[in-house]
Amino acid sequence: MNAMTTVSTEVETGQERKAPGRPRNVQADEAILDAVIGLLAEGQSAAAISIEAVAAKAGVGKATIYRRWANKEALLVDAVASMKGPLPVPEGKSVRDDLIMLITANRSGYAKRYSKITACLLPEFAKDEQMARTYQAVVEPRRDIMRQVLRRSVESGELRADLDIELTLLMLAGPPMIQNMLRWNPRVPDEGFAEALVDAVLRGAAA
Amino acid sequence: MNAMTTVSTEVETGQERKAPGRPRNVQADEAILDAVIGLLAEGQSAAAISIEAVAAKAGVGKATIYRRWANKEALLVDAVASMKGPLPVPEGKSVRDDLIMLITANRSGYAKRYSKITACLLPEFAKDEQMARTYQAVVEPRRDIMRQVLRRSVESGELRADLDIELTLLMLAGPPMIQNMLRWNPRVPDEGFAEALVDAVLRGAAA
Amino acid sequence: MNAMTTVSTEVETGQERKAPGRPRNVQADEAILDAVIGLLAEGQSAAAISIEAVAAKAGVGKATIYRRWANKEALLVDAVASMKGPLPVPEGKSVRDDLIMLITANRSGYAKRYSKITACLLPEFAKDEQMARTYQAVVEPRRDIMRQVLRRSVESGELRADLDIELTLLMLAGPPMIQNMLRWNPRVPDEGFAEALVDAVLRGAAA
Amino acid sequence: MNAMTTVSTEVETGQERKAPGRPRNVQADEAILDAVIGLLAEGQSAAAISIEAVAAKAGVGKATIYRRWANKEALLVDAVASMKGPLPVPEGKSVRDDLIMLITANRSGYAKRYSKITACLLPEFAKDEQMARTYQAVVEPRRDIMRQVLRRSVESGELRADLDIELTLLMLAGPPMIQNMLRWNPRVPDEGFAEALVDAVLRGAAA
DNA sequence: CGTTAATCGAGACGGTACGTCCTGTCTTCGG
DNA sequence: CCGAAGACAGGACGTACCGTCTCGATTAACG
Repeated sequence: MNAMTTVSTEVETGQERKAPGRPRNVQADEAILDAVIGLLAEGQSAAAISIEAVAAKAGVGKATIYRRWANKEALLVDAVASMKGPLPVPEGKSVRDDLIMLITANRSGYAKRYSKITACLLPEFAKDEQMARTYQAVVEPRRDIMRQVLRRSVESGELRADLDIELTLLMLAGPPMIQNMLRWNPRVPDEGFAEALVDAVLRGAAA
Repeated sequence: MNAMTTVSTEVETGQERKAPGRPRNVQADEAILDAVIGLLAEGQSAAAISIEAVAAKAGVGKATIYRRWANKEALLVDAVASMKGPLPVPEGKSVRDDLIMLITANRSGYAKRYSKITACLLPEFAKDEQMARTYQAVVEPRRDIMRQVLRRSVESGELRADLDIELTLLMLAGPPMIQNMLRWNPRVPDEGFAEALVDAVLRGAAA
Repeated sequence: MNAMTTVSTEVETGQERKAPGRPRNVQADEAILDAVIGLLAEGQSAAAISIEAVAAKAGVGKATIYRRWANKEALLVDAVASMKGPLPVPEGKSVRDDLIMLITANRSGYAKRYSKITACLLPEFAKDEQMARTYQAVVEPRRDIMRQVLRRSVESGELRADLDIELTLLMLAGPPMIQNMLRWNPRVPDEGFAEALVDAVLRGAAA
Repeated sequence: MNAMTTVSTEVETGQERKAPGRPRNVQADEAILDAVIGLLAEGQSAAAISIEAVAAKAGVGKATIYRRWANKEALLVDAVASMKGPLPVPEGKSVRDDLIMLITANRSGYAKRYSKITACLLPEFAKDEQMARTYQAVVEPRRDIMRQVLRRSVESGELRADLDIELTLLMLAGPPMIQNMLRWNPRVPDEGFAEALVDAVLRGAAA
């Protein structure tokens, strides 16, 4: 999380020291994040979101936002994080089906908006390591699910024992992203893309 | 190119009609593009570039910029385009070496900045089809080089005859992009990444 | 005047150098000053006037105001200056009547608002000499009229030859100001105040 | 005083009802007032004083201030009141010396800051009768001293029997205030001002 | 050679949003 | 109940850019 949680530490150390003063209104956090998501839903682009609009929609003062997030980007990152639906759970029947499901899961519903915003935030990651780390805290758990699917398949002998799992992860995550970027291009595959990708990757990864 | 070339038509119709009035200053075009690139070089992020700063650095009036490009993004796209060094020419000795070279070519010198800006412009592509097409005019020639390398290798029998070339293109272009995004992540491979990627792709693509 | 007239110098030096760029819109100056005065008329106190409200009422961008005045106070001073109605012209029949008229002139119509704002701006004068000088450019002409009335009466022998005219000016201008401040106080005289004051001053000033 | 003394009533009614709960910290009152005065001393203008700064400097919560004063202006009035040194006591040798002393007493030391703040608060008096009355409670005792000096002189035959004492008070208090406002103006008298003023007033007031 | 028309640098225009600051109120805890 | 602490909604501040516009001054080709 990126919120400037001056107050509570996530890892509690024995007897907790309560912060003095009026505690932050937890509903405000939700209202703000909801407002961001709402604006993204209505709205055109992530860049077009203004803090002032968020404050207005959330029924909140601007200061209440700036008290929690240092700037617009940090807020957007957290909004993205709050938006990522439940972690998808692979069924475990076959590597192929699991991977296809995991890839497809990123392209529908919440996850669709999620990847849209993700794209908008890339510039921030490129320049701000802190921001990048924050984002990774969001992404890594999802990457980990895929990692475990691969790891299990290696152990079960379904995939090559010397498979470079990290590289394979990138090979599964990268192409969909580019495919999305170039989706206007008629030469870029669309139908059955996920299946074809998984098949191609597995072809080089099979035991 | 995205420039609003009101003056010259690209498809010349026999005897050309010269536009009346003072012709545009060609040096201004260069000065503006150079200024953008200069600011990107000094500067932090592509989003932080302002037309006003560009105009100032180029020693040019704002109107002179807006006469040529419809908005900031269009200018950035053209700046990116002007910046992409010469198209890389594969040696043709082996698919593997050619692909590695093509992937690596995007990650050094000019091309490094190029991909940084590319990332900044993604949001624009996502929302504006016109912008996306403009950008593709820049990218497609480079993708085409890789496409031809693959095509030749299929014809020479080095790669499988039923290889999905478009999918393979994405598999070669996508992972490096993600790898760049997640470069802070210690788990993400770094050294020898291009070689490993090409090997993995070829393993599934070999005849 | 306090306006940051970077452009034109009031004292022209032979051949005038025209400022480059689009010239300032003179109507905007008026619209802004009118808006200030309008808000003062509607409004409660001079302190309650916000630049944003002025800009809105004048149909003008905030930058257009800040381009002309460095801050709110400077704007108010100029608004006061623009508001001071025509200089009152004494009839010249008798010192007494002239002075009574001049004192009373400050307490009606425009001048009433004028002195209200004046009071609001006092703190600024106290701290900022530049602001004070600006204000004096507004006040001094009016003081000068009274000064001339006194001077003429000294020359005509109606008043003492060794009269301290500057002191007398203060004795005529100061009491009305305090009387206005303390107007809630039942002990402070109200009716016939101007006449009584002039009589008292003349009693000590008569030849 | 303007303080909202909810707790203690000044006129005790037989058996006193002790307020329940924790009594107010009397040191806080002093600390707050001291903080205001301190900020005025350091600071530039009275308008620039913020409750937050006062609270911080006094080491006090904002609520503690608002529990005692309704708003910033009321606080400033009380600070002024607390600051006015002891009431000056005229020696009684001669009207002239007494009046000069009383006028001069307002222009040195504490009293100097006192008149500065007074100027800052004028706008409040103009708009808020309540505030004005509060302020008069501070000023009137001082005016009363001068009133008594004049009254005694009338009774002793030193001044005219039909002297308008209230008018004369204004004639003695108003000019110094204006003189202070216009102190940047080279034409406004400075040296020996108090003496000259008293002399001029007495000239018209003498028996 | 003068007219015409689009260019140039410069910078003002109406706006929008920024991130900071302060106001006056409210809400927690501990004394 | 008072105290310090500090969060809250609201709103103005002064700044920075946006994309458009309007200046006087160039700069060609057309007539």
